[in-house]
Amino acid sequence: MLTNAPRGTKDILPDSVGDWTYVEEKIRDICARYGYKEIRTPVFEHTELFQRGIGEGTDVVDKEMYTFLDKGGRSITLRPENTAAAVRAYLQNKLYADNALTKLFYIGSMFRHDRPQAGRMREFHQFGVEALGEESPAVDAEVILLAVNFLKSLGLSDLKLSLNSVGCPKCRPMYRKALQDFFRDKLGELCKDCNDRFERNPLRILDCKADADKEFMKDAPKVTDCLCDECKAHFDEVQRYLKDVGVEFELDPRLVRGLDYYTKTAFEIKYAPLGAQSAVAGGGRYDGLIEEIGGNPTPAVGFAVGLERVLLALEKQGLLPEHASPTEVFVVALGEEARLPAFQLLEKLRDAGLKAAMDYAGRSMKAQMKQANKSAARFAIIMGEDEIKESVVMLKDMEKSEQQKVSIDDIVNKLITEVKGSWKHCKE
RNA sequence: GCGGCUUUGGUGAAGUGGUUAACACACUGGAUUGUGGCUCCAGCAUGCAUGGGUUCGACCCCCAUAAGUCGCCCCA
Repeated sequence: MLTNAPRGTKDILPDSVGDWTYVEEKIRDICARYGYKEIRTPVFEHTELFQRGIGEGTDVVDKEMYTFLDKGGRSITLRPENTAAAVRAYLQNKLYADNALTKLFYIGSMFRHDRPQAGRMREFHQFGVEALGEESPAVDAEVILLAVNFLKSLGLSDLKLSLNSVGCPKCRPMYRKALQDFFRDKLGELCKDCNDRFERNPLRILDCKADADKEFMKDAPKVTDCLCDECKAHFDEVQRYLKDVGVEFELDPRLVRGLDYYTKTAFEIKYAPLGAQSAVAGGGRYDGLIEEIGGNPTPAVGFAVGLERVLLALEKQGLLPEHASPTEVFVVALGEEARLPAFQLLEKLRDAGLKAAMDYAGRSMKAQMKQANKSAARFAIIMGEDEIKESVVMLKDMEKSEQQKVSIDDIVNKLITEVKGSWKHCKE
């Protein structure tokens, strides 16, 4: 028990940290190009922020939050997502004062108490983007492009971008009502889940696995037919922007976002081979959120990407780069007298910028040579009594199996030129 | 939160109701006293997720718990 990480959490071990930093580099690179600046918000916030921001009645708020009372009796929640927190920080720090449009991105841990599965952790990592203060559909398009191009920059293919509009506070209630009117006399034919959804979120009935194939489904009213003029115009514009830059997408009138704050544009990027957890990125516009949290009415768009899902996809497609950082020099010390001088030399090599290693266990020469071999070091430096007496060192080229005596005063410089030379050689 | 499947050493794994739990890789040591990669030899699970139970006896049977995984739900 003591030696087990809590359920749904995972250590990112040295061998895979490189995968994460690789992805993070891609994130920072593309965000810089699109003009998004990093923000880091606390891992926990006041519970109420999420209750108000995400919405009571959502699964995330009602059953998935890690909530506890702190010692001052305040209700605190580990963030289940970062949009509400980013908006809170935006308001608290008056970021709107600098620019009409504030563009932020974040990378970090999120927490949801769900049943774990591959691609669904209790602590998971998201990269997300928020563009606050602009209502133009061009920003919707920009944000979507950023998501798409991020995934493309990693080399991922077979991704599907789905697009929808979920309307605004003016037209969504009308659509809800239209759906309820449509389904009211069909409740008997719908599954149990859909009967629950009828009141809570009738939009979800549309993509119910059990009922989706029912004959009457195709006669159900579509969101896009019920949008108000403003939402419709906005949605058309978003599509135009995307088409203009040649992004492929699919309209999915059944795409619904689970969080209350979404308005107008909703989108999702899926990678089907991930199975039940195929949604790699999701987002949309949330024009009502900022006011909900206590700011002036401010339009905004954003998305979040699930990083462990991205990593799973990269692994499936064999797109993870090699990131070995091999030892360049291995120091072999023979006998008690050689240990201190060898350690000194090791330090000089490292100080000179070389990746140097040695054995500390005082093992046999053979064992040390084996280690040198395993470390993949191109060079071994051998120091024994004889060498120390002469103030020299044996420099062995492990690839060529050649060795030569080098004065201890020259060894660092010689190695630097050798190692640089072999680098150059590798590149050519 | 619901249902299915899985769980043997550092890793991949074979295996049987009954004395010493295959095999491979990895690891450690050795094969002339100061030289690696190949080869050979040796060592390496008092234990088969955990806790109970059935049995003369269980890693193999039963129950519970945990973790993983697939699907549902939800979402990234």
